[in-house]
Amino acid sequence: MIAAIFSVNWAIYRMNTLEKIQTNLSNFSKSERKVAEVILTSPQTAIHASIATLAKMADVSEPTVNRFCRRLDTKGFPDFKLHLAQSLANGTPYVSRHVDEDDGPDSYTNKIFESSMAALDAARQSIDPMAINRAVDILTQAQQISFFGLGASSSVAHDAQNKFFRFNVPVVCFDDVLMMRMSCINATAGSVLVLFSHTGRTKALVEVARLARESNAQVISITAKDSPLARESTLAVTVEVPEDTDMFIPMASRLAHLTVIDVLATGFTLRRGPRFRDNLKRVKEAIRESRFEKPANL
Amino acid sequence: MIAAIFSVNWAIYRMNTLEKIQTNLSNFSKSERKVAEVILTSPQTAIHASIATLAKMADVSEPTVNRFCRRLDTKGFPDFKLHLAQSLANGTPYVSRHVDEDDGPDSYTNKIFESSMAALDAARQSIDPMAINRAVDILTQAQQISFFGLGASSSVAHDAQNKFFRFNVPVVCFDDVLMMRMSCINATAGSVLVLFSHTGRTKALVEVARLARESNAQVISITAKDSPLARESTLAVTVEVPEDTDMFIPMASRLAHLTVIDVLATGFTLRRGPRFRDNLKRVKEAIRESRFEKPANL
DNA sequence: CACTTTTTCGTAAATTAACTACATTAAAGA
DNA sequence: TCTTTAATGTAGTTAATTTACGAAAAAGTG
Repeated sequence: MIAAIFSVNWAIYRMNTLEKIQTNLSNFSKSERKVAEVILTSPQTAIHASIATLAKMADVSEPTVNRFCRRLDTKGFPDFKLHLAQSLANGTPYVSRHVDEDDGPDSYTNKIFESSMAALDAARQSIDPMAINRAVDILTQAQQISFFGLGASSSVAHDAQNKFFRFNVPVVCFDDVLMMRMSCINATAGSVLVLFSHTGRTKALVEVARLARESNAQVISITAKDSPLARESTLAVTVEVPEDTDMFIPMASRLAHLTVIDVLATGFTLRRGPRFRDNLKRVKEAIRESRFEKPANL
Repeated sequence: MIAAIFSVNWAIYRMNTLEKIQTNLSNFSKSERKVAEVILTSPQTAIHASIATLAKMADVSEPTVNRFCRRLDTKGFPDFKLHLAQSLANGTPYVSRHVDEDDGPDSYTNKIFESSMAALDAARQSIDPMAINRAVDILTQAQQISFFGLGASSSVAHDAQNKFFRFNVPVVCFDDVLMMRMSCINATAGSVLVLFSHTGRTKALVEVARLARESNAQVISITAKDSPLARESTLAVTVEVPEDTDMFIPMASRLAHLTVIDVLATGFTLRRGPRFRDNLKRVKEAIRESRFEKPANL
């Protein structure tokens, strides 16, 4: 049995022309189906061909090709090619994005990269920029920022620490529940905690959020919408990621959370103004001597 | 002064038609520049217009438009429209993906997500699937896997550890040079080290790679092409990421490296066969009781 | 089963768009 | 100022797409 071991439901966010052809295959007439099959087998050829060449390839007449295009809600053949070209540009030559048992390295590499990109696209659309803005507000006013994450999210927290450390802000990062709890007890009104959790259902982390709020600290969570963690936070930046349901390891959510960190960091530097960014330059220069010089001609 | 504070150099990995027009603006003749400006201001209109309409909009003759298309290495006007359509499809309605001083939360959120997606796309195209395949070969035969990363790459190494730990393989992870060096001394022929470095020029890490090889360990590096680290490794999985040159923090490279981890992990599970994936299921079930139950209707 | 109706499909003509060749104009250099 | 070269437009040619119509096939109907 060949099982799809991880899948991303692409249909959720984009009804690509190529897919449209695939799904409507049964609704087409006999001749139109011939056209559809020629296009599906070599879409790259199709977009560069004239209506005459395509008709000959499908062994139908030119008007049939034209009617086929119109049936797909396009103005005509040139317009159809435009739509098709856009589908292809998105790097989805496959209709299905499942990784299968018998996929080769080339195939699964592409599929995973494409799934990741798709997940980021979905995440982007689900994020509320106003939440980002409020989060930046809170972060800029923080006296100390703590980043917390457990399991797969611990690396996300580490990354956030690394980033904000360069901003010359007091930062800490914990991936250990006991340390988190201790840290919460000592938190003050000027403390800001940023908690990362894909599900927002990790009991220990929700408890940490509650503890922190009892110490009057601000709690920002980067997590799922309507989750217990989101409810327990001062501000929830909710991210919807189409996580691969069959795979047993979270993949796409980390990427989305890391990108949210980048967005927050960007908002942070913008808020602080140009003078502040000189700091970053100095930090970067400080690491330079630990590196091998890059050849000048590159 | 409104400065672009971080930019992604798109030109490196994709000469997007829209950018090509933008950058070559000065090389065009007077009339051609008129055409360029019309296209840049409303590319969406341009792809649906005929050569006659476009000529009228730019207030030039039709052959001028045609010559303009040819100058951009296309076969003619229809071919040009195809290329332009593909540029637009990649989610780049803007010509520039720079974050500006005066960008609002909505704007910079979108720009950063799009840059990240673009970076993943570039990375995907630059990766050699055969290198991935060899890396999977080496990893599946490892007696022990060590993940090393310094600075911004340390969170990448942590993530890799988290992922491979679930595979029930002996894994360690260090983000500290001294520990890395000690670990290298004790390495054996069955040891596999995976080193992450965006630049591949961090002196300490290159030295670690050399030490490990002296102990007959296998060294896989996820890094830049033709870098000192790549040369010092048994196998280099090279990833080209268009890193933002003006920003002082690496952003896109982590995402690309994390995705490479996902790809390697996928290859690993595929190689191990379906029976092996039961392990993953059990690991996942083991964490379940630490979570709040999700409502059934969701 | 014959006949009607509807759908499908192709031929040929018409229209539209794109391209080429050439002439004219503008710009640059001598 | 004249010559040369590059740039642009006009008009004509060619190619491509679309429309109109009619034949054939399929699906109903008495």
